[in-house]
This record gives sequence, structure tokens and C-alpha cells, in this order.
Amino acid sequence: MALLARRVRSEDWQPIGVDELEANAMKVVRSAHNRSVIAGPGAGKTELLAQRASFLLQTGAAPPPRRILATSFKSDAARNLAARVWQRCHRNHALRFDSLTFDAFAKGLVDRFGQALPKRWRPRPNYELMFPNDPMFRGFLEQEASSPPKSVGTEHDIRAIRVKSFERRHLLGARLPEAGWSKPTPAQWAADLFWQTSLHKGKQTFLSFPMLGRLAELILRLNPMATEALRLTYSHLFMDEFQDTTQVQYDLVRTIFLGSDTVVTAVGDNKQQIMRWAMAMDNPFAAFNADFDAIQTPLYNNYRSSPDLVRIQHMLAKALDDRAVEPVSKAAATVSGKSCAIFDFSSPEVEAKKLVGLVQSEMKTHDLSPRDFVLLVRQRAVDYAEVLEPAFRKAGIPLRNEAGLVGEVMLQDLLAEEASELLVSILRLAMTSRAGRHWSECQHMLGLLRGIHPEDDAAQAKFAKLLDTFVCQLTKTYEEPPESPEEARELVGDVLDFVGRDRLIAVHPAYAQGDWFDKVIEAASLHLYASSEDAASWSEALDTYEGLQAVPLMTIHKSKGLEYHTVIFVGLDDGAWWSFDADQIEATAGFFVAFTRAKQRVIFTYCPSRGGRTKIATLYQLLEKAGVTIKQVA
DNA sequence: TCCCAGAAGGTTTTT
DNA sequence: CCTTCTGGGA
Repeated sequence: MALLARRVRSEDWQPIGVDELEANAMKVVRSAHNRSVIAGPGAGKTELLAQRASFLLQTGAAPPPRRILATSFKSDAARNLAARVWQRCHRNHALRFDSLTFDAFAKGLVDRFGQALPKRWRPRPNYELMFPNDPMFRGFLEQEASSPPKSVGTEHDIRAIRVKSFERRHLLGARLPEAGWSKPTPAQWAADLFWQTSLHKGKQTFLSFPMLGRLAELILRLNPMATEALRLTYSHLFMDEFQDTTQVQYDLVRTIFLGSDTVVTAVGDNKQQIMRWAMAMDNPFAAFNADFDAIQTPLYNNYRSSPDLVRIQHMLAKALDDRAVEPVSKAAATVSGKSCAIFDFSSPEVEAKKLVGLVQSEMKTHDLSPRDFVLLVRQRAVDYAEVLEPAFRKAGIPLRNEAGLVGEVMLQDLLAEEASELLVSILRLAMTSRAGRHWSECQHMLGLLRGIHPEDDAAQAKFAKLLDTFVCQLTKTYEEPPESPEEARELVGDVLDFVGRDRLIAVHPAYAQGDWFDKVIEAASLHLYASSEDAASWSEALDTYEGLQAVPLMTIHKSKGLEYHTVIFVGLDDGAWWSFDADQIEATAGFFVAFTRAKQRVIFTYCPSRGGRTKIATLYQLLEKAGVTIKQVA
């Protein structure tokens, strides 16, 4: 498919790389209005944004030199969306698409304009990031903030501030007042003290991401020139996973874009709001629709799950939103028998054994790989892994706890790190046969790091030679996968020498922060060694490194946005859902997220030893109403 | 050092 | 809800 650099007429534009888009999706893609798109799982929300970007860039509806800004929560989501746009658009178009995490966007604003802030809010230019937690806020309230001036209040007033709500309610709860609080309440006084201490005390400024968000909002509120520049730069704004938007983020967007000609598209699913504890707004869609006069546009198709699963999903959806409309499944059923069941086991050990058997037989009948399955738990994946892992290993199917720690880095995070991706890419190129496609990938990634222009053929050729020499040497030096952690570290060190530590750090600011780079490199070395231990070949070791032949085990939160042929939810009991009563909506949303990861089959398991099923009776009732039955297995 | 009572954690993104 | 941590007192 040729990607055209020239402009396409709006009436001639066609979606790229997909069979069809539903009518409403097409409306959103071509829309010139602010819109909120509420769509369930599997509706193709990210795809919709990628198509809309293509339409706007290719038809000139986003006219050059104006750009599109897309914000996501997680960096992999931001990268994923950018990659889809690059697949669909010529480079000249794709270069006008900025896909960022919200935090990166806010930090960028503070880094560019922060020095223009009034003195009381101005961070030092070399500020450090901090990740404060409850104990830290508790310590602050008990120590530094313990004795307020008489005009503000008493020690008792400060002690009355709940630690849990100090950050969200007082430190970040409202827009920053330019000149500070003139008659502060005790909580406002404490919040201001925290701000001033973080900004000005000692030699360093320490800021958290939400604090950066508040500073960014203040910058643009006080600086109409900068705001106007952003409005001119971006003709369109996309916001992904909008249901998880925080007040800080929303206020920033409102300050920049409300009342401008920038067209805003907010996409998400209110039924998948499982980040309320992380300061997500109660109903961001309602606020957005009202403030931005946005047209709410639902999507009705589900391209992920079979018709029967979509039917059951709808029963759950109605519990979360009684006006939910049943989506239309566009995925055919490929399994026979029930698509959802609850299995009762006498003990976790029996459960493990039976689940292995189930995975094995399903793999055979449907020609599936271990990666087509997922074992989901609500929390404490390690506890479940202890019982499940040995049983799976015995059967020759490795199980992999994605939330497990390698050194100090979570496995799932390590695999998403650029440094790790680069390592695997280079090792695949050097150590495995049929490495052709890794050649172009390596050259592309490394070329970007070295700042080689894609169309500078001479420089490309020169670098290709360099890469070839290095790869040949690597192949010779390390014929076999590493046999000790030291050897793994040496190998990783050699690769880094070639890639250039400084270049890697320069392109990824996160690697310049604290000792994160060292942690990632150490984790990559350890994981490479661990993956090599039982591997007969380099290719096997790298497959293990990437977990290509293992059944993943993870929490519901980690599974958000992913999809699997078969979902096995282990432990549908009161113990795992201890917090069910505290926030039934959030808990049911978590249940909904878990269920909707499946394309073909969902299995819930239950063991009496882990808890009863009275507290979460409503979940069982929902399944029962959908015709899902409990089966005594063993 | 041990014991007991009460508190806290669990699900977590981000350069 | 259940498990683990913390601190006071013996």
C-alpha cells in the first residue's frame, strides 16, 4: 500500500487497513465538532483515533503546519497509537502527529515555560521528579506542618486533615492561586507549605507529576501568548481513556483549549473506570460534554468477542450503566460448548492441576499457543503463582507472572522499556537465523538514536556497515546464551557500548532520572540470564525473554487494553474482592474489564478455602442471570 | 526478646 | 476480609 505524501480530497478519503468502520465511527473520523466517544471494549477506540488522525492529516482538515495532539495515560498506549498512524500515513503527514502521555505533555510545558512563572511558583530549572506516598504526606503533616500560625488555626486543625485526602483534595484539588491564598484555611496553609517547601527549600526542587500538571495550568492561565501558541499549533486534540482523566488534567486542557478553534475528541468507556483511587474524575464525560459543547457519539460494534460473550458482557454492562445499549458482535464464535462457566474446585492444588489440563486440551483442539490464554487475578499475583507455576511447569507450559520482580523492575515494565526492546532486537539479529526483519528494525531504531536522517542514504549505508561488523563480532563472542549473571551483564554492556549509553539517555529523559537506567539494565541482564538457564539455543532464550511460549498471569489492572482467546479468572470469591462493598461500582467495573478481555471463552474458578461468595453475591447473580452455571469439577 | 493489640495494605500510571 | 507490620509494655 502506497502512502501518499500529497493531499487527498475529503470525499475521496477511505479508511486504511481495515475492512469497515461503523457509521458512527465514520462520523467521528470526519467530524469538525468536539465529540465524546463512549464505546465499550473491543469497539476499536484506538483504531478510531488512528483513522481520524489519518483523515485529518491526509485531507488537510488538519492543515499544515498545524498539528494533532494525542494524549494517553500509559506510555505504551501513546506509542501504540503513534505506531498505527505511522503505518497509515506518509512520513510527511505522520510527523504532524504528537502522541504523548498526559504527564509528558504537562512536564514539557513546565520545562519550556516554567521559568516565566511568578517567583512563588517558579521551580528551579533542574528540578527533580518525586513520587510521594502516604507515609511521606503523613510525615509532612506531623512534622513540618504541625504548628500553623495562630491566624490560620491550631495544631488540632492540622491533625484533623486526613492524610488520604491531603494530596488530592488540598495539594492538587483546585487551580493554583497566582498570589497564594490570602486567608488560607488550615488545609490550604499546609498545602501551600508543601508547595513552597518542594519548590524552594534546600538546594533542589522536587515535583510530582500531578504537581507539574497544576504548574502547567498556572503557566498557561497567566501567559496568554503561550496559550495562543498551543492553540495555533494544534488544530485537533485527542484524549484516549478519557474515563480515567483527573481533575488536574482536565483543568489543564480546559485552560488551554476551551473557547479555541481546536477540535477535541475524547474517547473512553465509563464502564471500565477502574482508576478512581488514582484521582480519576467522577464523570469526566459529563463535564466535557457540558464545557466543550461536545456531541456524544456511541459506538455499537464489538470486534473482539464472540456473540455469546457480547451477550453476557451486556448483562454486566447494564449493572454499571442501565442505559447501556447492547453492542453487535462482529467476531464469529470458534469454540463449541459454553463460552462461560464457573468451575468449583476443592483446593488450589486441584485447581492448578485441572487448569493445566484445560489449557493443554484447548491448545490442542483449537491450535492455540500459551499466549492465547491469560490467568487473571484480582490482586497478589505472587500468591497464586506459587501454586499455579509448579503445576504448569510440570506440564511443560511455562507460566509467567507479569507483575513479578526482576531485580527492582516489574517484568511487564521491563519488556516495555526501550533499552530492553533494543537489546532483544540486536540479539535476535545477531544470534538467530532468518533475522532479516530484525535488520531493518535495528537499523531504524539505532538510526533514530544516532540522529541519522531516514533519507540520508550515504549515512545509512555507513552505519549499516558499522552495525554489521558489531553484530558479527557479537555472534562470535557469545555463541551460546549466557551461563552466568556476570556473562549476561558483560554481554549487555557490550551492546550498550555499541548503542551508546549517552545517546540512549539523551533520547529517553527517563533514563537520566536517578538510577532508573541502571535498574533497567541490571534487570535486563538478570532476565536474560534467567531466560537462558534452560534454553537450548539463543532463539529459545530470546523467546523465553519475551515470554512468547508462556501463559501470562496478571492482575485485572495490568490486563486493561489487552485481549486473549481464553480468559481464566482465578478466585471469584469474597477474599479477593474484600473491597467489594467499599465501592461496588469500581469493583464491578474491574469484573467487567476482566470479562471483556476474552475473545472466545471466560472461565471463573472458585475454591472454598479462599473465601465465601456472599459478599460478591451480586456478581454471581449477574452471571446466573446470563445463564452461566457453576460446575463442580473436583 | 516476646506478646498482643491495633493499624495498614491490598488494585497503580507517569520522564 | 485476611495477612503483615508496628509499637508499647513486660
